[in-house]
Parts: sequence; structure tokens; C-alpha cells
Amino acid sequence: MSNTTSTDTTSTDITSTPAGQSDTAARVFAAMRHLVLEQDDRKAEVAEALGMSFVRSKALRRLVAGPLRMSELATALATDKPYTSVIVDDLERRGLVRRSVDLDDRRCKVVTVTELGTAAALRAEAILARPPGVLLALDPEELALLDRVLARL
Amino acid sequence: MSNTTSTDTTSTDITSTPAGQSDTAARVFAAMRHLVLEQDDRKAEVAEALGMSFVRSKALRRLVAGPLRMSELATALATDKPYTSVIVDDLERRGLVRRSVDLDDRRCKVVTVTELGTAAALRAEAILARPPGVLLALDPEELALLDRVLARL
DNA sequence: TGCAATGGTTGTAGAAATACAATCATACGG
DNA sequence: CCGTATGATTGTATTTCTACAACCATTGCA
Repeated sequence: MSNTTSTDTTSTDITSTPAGQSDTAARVFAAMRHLVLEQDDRKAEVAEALGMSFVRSKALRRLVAGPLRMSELATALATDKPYTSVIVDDLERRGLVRRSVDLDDRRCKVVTVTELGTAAALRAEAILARPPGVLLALDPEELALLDRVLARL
Repeated sequence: MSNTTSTDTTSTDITSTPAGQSDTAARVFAAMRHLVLEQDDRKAEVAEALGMSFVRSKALRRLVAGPLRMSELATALATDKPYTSVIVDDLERRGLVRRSVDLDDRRCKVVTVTELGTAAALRAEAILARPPGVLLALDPEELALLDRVLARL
């Protein structure tokens, strides 16, 4: 790709595990955080579009990937089981998810997203995934470069 | 409110950009979102480390860049003035910020971060900016590639 | 001077999220 | 079987955030 005689990007170290790696990663991560968090009114936009609090839409989006048990969903939402019950209660009342008993362990409830719920989740995802203008404005080659490297994660 | 659906920041008449550009940008953005939001317990970690709610630490971090008037801070925090008063009240009580009257317009209060506040903000920033392992594990060349492209934004 | 507009504060009300105790049903090991 | 552990629910209390109305001080302009 690029020649080794790069500009000045911390190329002064010669060690096998360059100390610059950590700095570079921090700088890269900061740039990503800036891009992603710059406009966090996306959450508000999603909440308004779906007519529900953000955590509920987050649960929906998570469930699209596959059904989860209550405790698993609680973990995925980084909350506890009681609050997860409240969330699922609401979603179920709206017809967006369905509770069913796990056949393997009848103590467990499996939460499955309905078609209606999937549609809502996709609507939320569309809002959240809408890339910022700066990305679209990038040089196509550079964007492709980002795409290729990020695909490794 | 403030989040008007300002859709056409990038005018749609750009026919020069290939259709794939949008898809690629979406994929890139999704990868970044994944990296940044994967572990959003960072917020909880910051809140616990500083002993304050996340918005307060966000205000602190914002103020490190320079003093702001109350209304400006309210805008930066994406909230309204009354709640900003509450936040600044708390931060001032902790000795992390200081209120002073703007000499140009004596109706305005200027919020300045103290040394103590700066230290706290840096502590928060250190937690938030800590790059995830996958970034550190990247091939140095690829990481440098990311760094170079992201520097353009 | 008089008056509308602006910046900030106070107060209130309510939603949302977080956390914890208690309870019930099912599962599992003795 | 019996006792314990686990998954889920219900209920409650607290914090955090959001939104709105009312008020005071200061500014700028007619």
C-alpha cells in the first residue's frame, strides 16, 4: 500500500511493539466516537419515530437477531430482570414481541419479535444507521479503505 | 424541538457519487457504531468514577475546551436552561466549576471549570477514550491507515 | 424614561431508568 | 420425596432526566 517512508506519524520508534500503536488507536477511537456521538439526538429521533422510549427500541433491535430469554435480554440491555419485565410487558402490549415458555426449561420465557416489531426495529435501525455527511463526502477510495479495514473487526 | 429533520445536508443532486458510496458509508458507520456503542457501560463507569451522573461529567468535559455561558452550555448538552442550572449548581457545589458574570452582558453567567474540575474531566475522558481491544489488536499498518483517513474528518 | 426582549433562576410535574426486596413456579441434587 | 437454586414477576423507592410556567435582572431600543 503505502511506502514505509511515511510522513511523521510516530514513526520514530523502532521497537517491535511500538508505543505509538496505543496512541494511534486512541486517536482513531476518538475520531470514531466523535462521528458516532456527535449527534446523539438520534436516540430522541428514534424514540419519537417509534413512539417509545429508547431502551424499548433497543430491545426490539436486539431481538431481531433472534429470540432471547428474559435474563439474556436483561444482560443485553445492561439492566436487571425486573425492568426487563416492564419493557417486555410494554412491547407485548403493543404487539411487537411475544412471550412463550421455553420448552427446555419451563421456568424461562422466550421473547420473540413479531412482524410488527421487526418492522419497527428496522425503522429504528434505519435512523440510527444513517451515516453522517462527512462520511458520504469522503473520497470513494478512502471510504473503501475504511470499509476494508473495519471489516476485519 | 431543536432536532429538526434537517435531511438534505448533502444535496441529493450529487449524481456523481456512485450508488455504492452510500451503502459503503452505511456499512462503515455501522462498524463504527458497533465499536463505540458496544460497551456503553463506559458511561456507567465514568459516572461511578466521578461520583456524578453522566451529564455532569459531559458538561465538565465540554467546559475544559473553554468557558461557556449557561445558554451555550444548555445547547451543548442538548437540554434546556433550567436543567442546566441544576447541573451547574451541583458542579459548583462540588467546586468543579465557577460561575461569574459576563462583563460584556451582565445578564449572562459564564461557567468556568476549576482545576479540580479539569482533573475530573480528564479522568472521565481517559475512561471514555480508552480504545477497545480490537483496535489495539489491529495490524499496525491498517491502524495507521484508519488514522490517516479519519484525520480528514 | 418606558417597554419589550433576553439570560438565568426557581419551582413543579411527570416520565424514564435504576435498584432492591419479596413472591411464585419450575428445575435440580441429595 | 425434600430442600435449595434459578428464572421471572410484582411492588416499591430513588435517581435522573425532561418539560413547562413563573419570576427577576439586565439589556437594547423607541
